[in-house]
Amino acid sequence: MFKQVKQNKAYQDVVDQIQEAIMAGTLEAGRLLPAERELKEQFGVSRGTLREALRVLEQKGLIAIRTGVAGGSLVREVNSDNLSDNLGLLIRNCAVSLKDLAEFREDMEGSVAALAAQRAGAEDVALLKELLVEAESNLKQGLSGWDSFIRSDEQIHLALARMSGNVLFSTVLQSLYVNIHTYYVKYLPHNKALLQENLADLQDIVEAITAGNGERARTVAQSHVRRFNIYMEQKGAE
Amino acid sequence: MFKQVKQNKAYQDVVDQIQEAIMAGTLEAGRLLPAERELKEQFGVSRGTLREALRVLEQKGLIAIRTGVAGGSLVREVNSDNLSDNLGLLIRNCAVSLKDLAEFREDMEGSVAALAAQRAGAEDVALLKELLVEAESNLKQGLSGWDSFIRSDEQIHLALARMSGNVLFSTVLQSLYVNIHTYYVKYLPHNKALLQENLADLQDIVEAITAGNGERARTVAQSHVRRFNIYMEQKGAE
DNA sequence: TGATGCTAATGGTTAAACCATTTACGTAAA
DNA sequence: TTTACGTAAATGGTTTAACCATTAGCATCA
Repeated sequence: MFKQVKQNKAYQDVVDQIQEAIMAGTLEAGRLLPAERELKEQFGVSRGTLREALRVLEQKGLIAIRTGVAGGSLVREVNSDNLSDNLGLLIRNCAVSLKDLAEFREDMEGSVAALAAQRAGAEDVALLKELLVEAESNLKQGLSGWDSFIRSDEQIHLALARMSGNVLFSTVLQSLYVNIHTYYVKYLPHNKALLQENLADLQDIVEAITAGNGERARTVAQSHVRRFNIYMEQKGAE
Repeated sequence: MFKQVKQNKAYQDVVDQIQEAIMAGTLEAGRLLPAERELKEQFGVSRGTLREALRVLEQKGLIAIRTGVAGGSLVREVNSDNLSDNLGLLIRNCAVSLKDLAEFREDMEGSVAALAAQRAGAEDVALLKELLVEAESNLKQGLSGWDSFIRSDEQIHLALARMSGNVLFSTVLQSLYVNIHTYYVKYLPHNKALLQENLADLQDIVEAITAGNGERARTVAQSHVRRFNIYMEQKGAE
């Protein structure tokens, strides 16, 4: 019948107020909050308490704190760094298995490719072809270009994510990449045939996107990711 | 040629050390860290600095801080609450439109239903049927049961997410629900025919899952979500 | 005009004290 | 003996005041 009386901790109250102001748009990104000694007056708390609140907001990715004169708490553009960070913690803690990650990514990449095929404009296609040429030249360098090729591969995938036109897809996919990169480096066999096959996949995907064929793009992207995952599993099981 | 000398902030160093200990398994979940006054001695920092570090770790979801004698910093089981929290921030920040959210969800729900169809056991199917019965009885109460019905609907979807057997899918979907619920309440027409149609969809999905037909489950789930979204758009556009 | 160094604003850190909450234990009443 | 209550002590929460470290801008000087 009655609601539990909640003893608000002072720092939490400060966090909530600032967070709400940012969410409501009262504090836009790029805005510099007042200095700590000024803010603590406005909230009526001590500097220590205020700083605990700022640390929490910083950890949430809502503000960035800079030292020096003209420094202070800068309201940040919302981005996916935290999402990546948290996902990383989950993965490192085995709360998310590599298998789960792979399965999820297969799906994401398929959907992203399908959407990109529907929405890519002429300049998007041009960008993709440019990236393909770059990947190809990396491949020609043989195994010495392995690292550069993997990076090209990622760039193409991230470009597709942007072309999906849906910020949720691109953000989530970006977080996946940040965390999957270490696995690539660790478990993916350094073997030229694999890269060759990979490049062919990418070319197929870009072709489907150029043709505006969403379902084909999805299928190719999914099998592309699946093949990668199978290679990694084999290497991991050795 | 030389690497930038990084000035480590004291609190960050404390965060890193504790986080590493947790990741390495030196500090297992359930373990209680020493009291602040003891910890500050071990790290050689002031209590204020130590507390900033603990706040960060708390925000990361790695520890829970309890007051009182025998209180302290409890190392937590790793979970996905933070991921939901961050995704929620992203969505609420208007960086994600309702259209993007809907599109993303349509895909997620489809994949989840497909996976659930492949993996649901007998007891899972039983649970789903139980939830369906509950939804049906809520529907019979007419518009007064609108709210309960929506809750049943969500429970069924979340049950499906769990049955997907992939913690990434279930975490992400759960975050979506937390953030999409307000839209439901705000934009979804209060109209009995809609609920009836909705229930029929749910029955179709459960049927496909019982039959182990993943692709049918995906199709039905996607069109189910899409229809919901269309209704919301219409209401939102009024 | 350009380089150098000072100044002041701002975050980072410390110390010591007191408040608020919670558990455990001991004492008194049933 | 058992139960209830109250007190003590441990622990997080908060405050205050001071000093250190970093940095942008300004003033000074060659």
